Amino acid sequence: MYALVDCNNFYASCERLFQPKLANRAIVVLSNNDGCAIARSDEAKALGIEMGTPAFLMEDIINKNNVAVFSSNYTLYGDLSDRVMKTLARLVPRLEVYSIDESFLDLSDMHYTDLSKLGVDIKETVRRNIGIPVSVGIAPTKTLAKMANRYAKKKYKQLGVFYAANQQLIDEMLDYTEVGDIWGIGRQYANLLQRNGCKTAMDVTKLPEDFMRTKMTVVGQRLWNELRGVPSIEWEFEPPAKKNICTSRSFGKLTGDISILKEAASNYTAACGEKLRRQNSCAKAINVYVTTNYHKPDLPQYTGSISLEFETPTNLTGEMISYALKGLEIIYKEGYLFKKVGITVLGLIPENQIQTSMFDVKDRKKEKDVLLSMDKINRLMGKDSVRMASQGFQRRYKLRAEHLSNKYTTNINEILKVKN
DNA sequence: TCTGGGGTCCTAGGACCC
DNA sequence: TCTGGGGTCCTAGGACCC
Repeated sequence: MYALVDCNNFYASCERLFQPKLANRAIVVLSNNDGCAIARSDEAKALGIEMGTPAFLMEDIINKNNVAVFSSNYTLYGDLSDRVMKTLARLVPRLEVYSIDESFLDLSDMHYTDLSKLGVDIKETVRRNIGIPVSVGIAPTKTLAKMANRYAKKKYKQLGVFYAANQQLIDEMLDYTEVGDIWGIGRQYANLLQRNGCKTAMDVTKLPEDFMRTKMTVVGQRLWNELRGVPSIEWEFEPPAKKNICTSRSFGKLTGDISILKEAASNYTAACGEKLRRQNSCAKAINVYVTTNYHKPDLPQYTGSISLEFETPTNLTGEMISYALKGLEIIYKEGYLFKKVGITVLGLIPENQIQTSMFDVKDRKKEKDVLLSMDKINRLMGKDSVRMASQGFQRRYKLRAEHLSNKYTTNINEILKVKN
């Protein structure tokens, strides 16, 4: 049996945790650059604010309804996520952290007479220990557990738990869930299924297996099995090492200045380097990507991208930056205003497996030691306390974040004060 | 003024090998 | 109508997730 524990409106709940006066107020959390809504409290959802709504389209609703607005504060959300996951880990033998706000719990060895009671225990423990509200769905497969979680939120809001204990309850849930709301069904597949007469998840279970296999590949076949109660998605108790790592941001302001693009590219490359070293990987290649603002069709549009292979797989920031800047110079074109630069490092392999080129003259060990010290300092003293020269100091491409809350749990200077 | 960022998996098709 | 057969590796593109 699987449980899916999902934090309710996670980012909004994190903000509310440190500002209890927001208890019944509508809260919206914005994406990077304060661009669009990525989390909403129930009250904000009730006002009709949709996921992904651009900030400038919400201004009226926000002002009229006294909505509390936040820039995203990933340091805070990441730390609270860790605390929630650690709490869950103490309650069950094994769990799979699926995303920043969700975990699958393995209940196969739990000896509860009624698993819904366990669900309530989980929910109350997290609420009590961390203060974040969660919902729990329990069912015989991952896909059904996801569905049960959603069903709990829709139909058993107060309890916040749904245990699909028998086929009758599973059927009830399958009948209720529309195809587009099934985990693994996006817009394209939802259209396909609707065109073929499926309205609900129940309808999908009645399609021929062969249809799922041929029209939706093995992904569809797995899904079909999962909906019919046959577990077909593996556990991933240990997070696998990443195969690609990407750092990209949109600019607060469009720019055609290559020196600003270079500064941004250097910084994003440095961020990729740090992530590589943290998982003890080296990259075989690096991709640089630039794009103009496609939301402005009246401006000339251009997207450029290039991949360069390293002489030797690397995670050394300086070396990576030199390739990134070389790539940027190749794809850069004058006469355009750029919105975004992205760096992806590809073909990641374990650090201890690299074969150095016979022409390699670098003292990799020494450089790496320096970088590891830099990483440590940056973690302790705050991001980018120490950096490479090409990263610049001005941050001319700075993002916008006008509604940022404190890093209450990770920075002693930003801790909550009870009284001044 | 203003529309996020970071990932994964699967398949088809081409290059290349013996 | 026929063009060998069987295999691997890589990449691009499309689908999905939070």
